[in-house]
Amino acid sequence: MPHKLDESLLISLPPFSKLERSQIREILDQSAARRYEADQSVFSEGDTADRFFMLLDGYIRVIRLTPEGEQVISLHIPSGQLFGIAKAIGRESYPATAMTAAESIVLSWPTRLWDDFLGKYDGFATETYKTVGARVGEMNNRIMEMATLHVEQRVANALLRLINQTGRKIDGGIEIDFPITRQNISEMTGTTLHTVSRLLSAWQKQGIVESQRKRIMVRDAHRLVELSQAGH
Amino acid sequence: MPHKLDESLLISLPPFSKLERSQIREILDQSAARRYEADQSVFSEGDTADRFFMLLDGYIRVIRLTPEGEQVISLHIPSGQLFGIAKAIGRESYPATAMTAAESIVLSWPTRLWDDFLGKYDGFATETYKTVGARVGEMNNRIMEMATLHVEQRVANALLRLINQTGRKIDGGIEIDFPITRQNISEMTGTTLHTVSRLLSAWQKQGIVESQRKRIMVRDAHRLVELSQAGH
DNA sequence: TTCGGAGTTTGCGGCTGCGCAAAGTCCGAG
DNA sequence: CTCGGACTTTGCGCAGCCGCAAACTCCGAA
Repeated sequence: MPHKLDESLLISLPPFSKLERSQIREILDQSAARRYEADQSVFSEGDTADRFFMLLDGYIRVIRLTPEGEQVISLHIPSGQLFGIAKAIGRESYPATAMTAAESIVLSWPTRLWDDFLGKYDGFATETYKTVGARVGEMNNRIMEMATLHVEQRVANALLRLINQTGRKIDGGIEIDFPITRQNISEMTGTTLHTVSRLLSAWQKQGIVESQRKRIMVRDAHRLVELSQAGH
Repeated sequence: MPHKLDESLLISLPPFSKLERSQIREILDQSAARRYEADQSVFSEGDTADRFFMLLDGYIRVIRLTPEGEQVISLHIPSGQLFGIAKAIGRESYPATAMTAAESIVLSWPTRLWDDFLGKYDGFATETYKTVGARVGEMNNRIMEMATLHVEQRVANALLRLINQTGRKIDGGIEIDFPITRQNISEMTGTTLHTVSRLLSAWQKQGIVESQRKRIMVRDAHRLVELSQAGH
């Protein structure tokens, strides 16, 4: 259900803080904001890349499906960031599916506006490509992790990444502030939900994490960092 | 040892075939071509990203080092392609090291020329970003592979990718046309050289591949495709 | 020709992490 | 309140793959 954008959402979005307010408004006049429930698809792998997206609130999971139907989670995107910018890097279709990981508000606009922006707002193109650069870096790290680290270290790393990017401080720890299952974590780390469950249980006994269903909080991030290191 | 570029090398490079000859020359006038032996570094991870590169002949391996000194091979780049274009996606330094995998000829030019090109030659920017798009796609596939496939399947996939991108037809098969060790393959697939050796030995007995030191040829690509699939 | 280093092969033992299975817990719908 | 589905936990056994180790082969340098 598309609705008019609450302008207050736009104040000081991290990557766009340097753009003049009026420039943002001009983009907005030609775009649409939409609210999504959790676990809904924003666009799907293979769809024609005809829009750009910006996440105003919530969280996005970028997922891919293997031929056998297994899910792999490529990336978590926190609010304030661009996504679905495949067209900017010469792709005709989206290479992955974007699902909401929580209730989210998404701004989107047709890619044909891209050309207009390019000329007018230098900062816009720059920020877009910086986003690409950051994602490429993340993917590179992911590959290195998967190639060299053991499951326990990968899961520890995944948790650390989650609390760094999307963590919310609570008393006595940091909590991942959207619903996340063991299954989800296994899809981020290339293991099984059983193994993740075993690890979390063990960590809970040691007081490193604490978790209920779909909620995880990290009590001792420092210990988790140690576990994430390749201490053989 | 920098030397003058042999112009004949530039005829119909795949990604640039649409650029006018004269435009290419204009770029070349401000750039340098250089010859590298095999296993030399073109730039290193962390270096300031102040040049763009194009591989005119040979092969480039993009590698990263873990804190423990283990190598991971991110990518193989065949001739005709751009690389080291970090600056185009907003990175200040190269996120990985580029090594030659064979004797190679590399053209490079300062990134400051980028801005000039942007305005003048639309095709240039487009091709650059398409390269980025293609690489992102490859990395994504890599992540999916590592997350879901077993070692045998990953090694099979790696070989298939190598013969697709850099294969040379010979009688009775396809050969990878640059020197590659078991160690190298293990660094591409996140396993050990021992396991790779065992797999290649087994495949050799079945007539699927044939290999000497630093040389691998695939006799039965079709069987290899079957092995690369998630059967089981 | 000899030597040494780099690359490869193979064996063996062990452990990590998966597959399978079953039971337990939470939570929302009716 | 009750039911059923989604999520989680835990046990057990196995095997894929690694670690370690030793021997072998190739090739270039002296």
